[in-house]
Amino acid sequence: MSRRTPLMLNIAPGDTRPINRQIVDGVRRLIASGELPVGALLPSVRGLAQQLSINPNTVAKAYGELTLEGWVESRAGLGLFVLPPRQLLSDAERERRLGEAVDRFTGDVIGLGYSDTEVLDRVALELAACLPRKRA
Amino acid sequence: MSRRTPLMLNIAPGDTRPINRQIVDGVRRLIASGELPVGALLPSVRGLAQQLSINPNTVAKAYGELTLEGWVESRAGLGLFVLPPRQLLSDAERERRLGEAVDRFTGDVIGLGYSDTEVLDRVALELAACLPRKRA
DNA sequence: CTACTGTACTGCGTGTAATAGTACAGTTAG
DNA sequence: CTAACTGTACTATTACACGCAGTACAGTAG
Repeated sequence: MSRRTPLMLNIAPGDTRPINRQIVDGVRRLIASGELPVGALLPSVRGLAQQLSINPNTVAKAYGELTLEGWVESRAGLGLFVLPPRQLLSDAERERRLGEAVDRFTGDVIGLGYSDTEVLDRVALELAACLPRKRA
Repeated sequence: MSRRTPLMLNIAPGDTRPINRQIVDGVRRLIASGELPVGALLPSVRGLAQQLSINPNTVAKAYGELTLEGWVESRAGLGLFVLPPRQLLSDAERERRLGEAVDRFTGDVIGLGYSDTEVLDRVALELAACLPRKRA
């Protein structure tokens, strides 16, 4: 168990998000989708940095955020391991973030000329791969 | 017609987005929802700046972006007027932006502990106020 | 021992956001 | 005409985030 795999992650140069956030989002999605199961070992800071041709500090920053958010756990000298899912956010904070995400999303989509059903279908398709069908 | 109204807009200090983008998104939503009808006159640069207690340059920057995006039109010495909706983006660009928005949204929502239906319902509710029911 | 792990620093360069101040051309009310 | 408004275009400054580079340290494994 917990062999170190190359980790399917790529950094898009055209992406508007900073690199460290692309890593955080990418790893978060891999964990949520089960591609990185509980107990899995993440690539090393320096290894992933070399794989992506970026600075190790950038990876370390992303890893630090993932640790703070409770997605992974650091074991000294060994590496980062995927933790079982938990919830360290208050209900109010969760609600606030959902509202903000929805708000931002609608703002981004408005004016693109798509109908509401077109947008919803697209979102549903994307969510199906990452979220539980009914309730966690 | 086109009397200058105070414009229901508020800048959230907790919002992660920069102020100028909050303005752009806010005005864009007001136009899309019909709250700012075609031909309406936007608040003046200095007026809105004072109303929001921010720098006029910040408002001017937001207004400039709205003009470039084709939402409003500048009439010299008069102000900014809401234009009828049009589409100056290529299909490929529209698709790219939709994909990016969906991608970012799912990334933001993952890990909040909501089910896919909960998220979809919330998105549908928000879109209903701003987007056409079926097709533009 | 050596080679790896994450983490914590400092420093540097770049880019963006927001502020402040000034200036200019066009419009309108008086 | 003047005065007061409109958007727009600059310069300059401050602050902060991002990314890169280099170094250092404690823990773990072979």
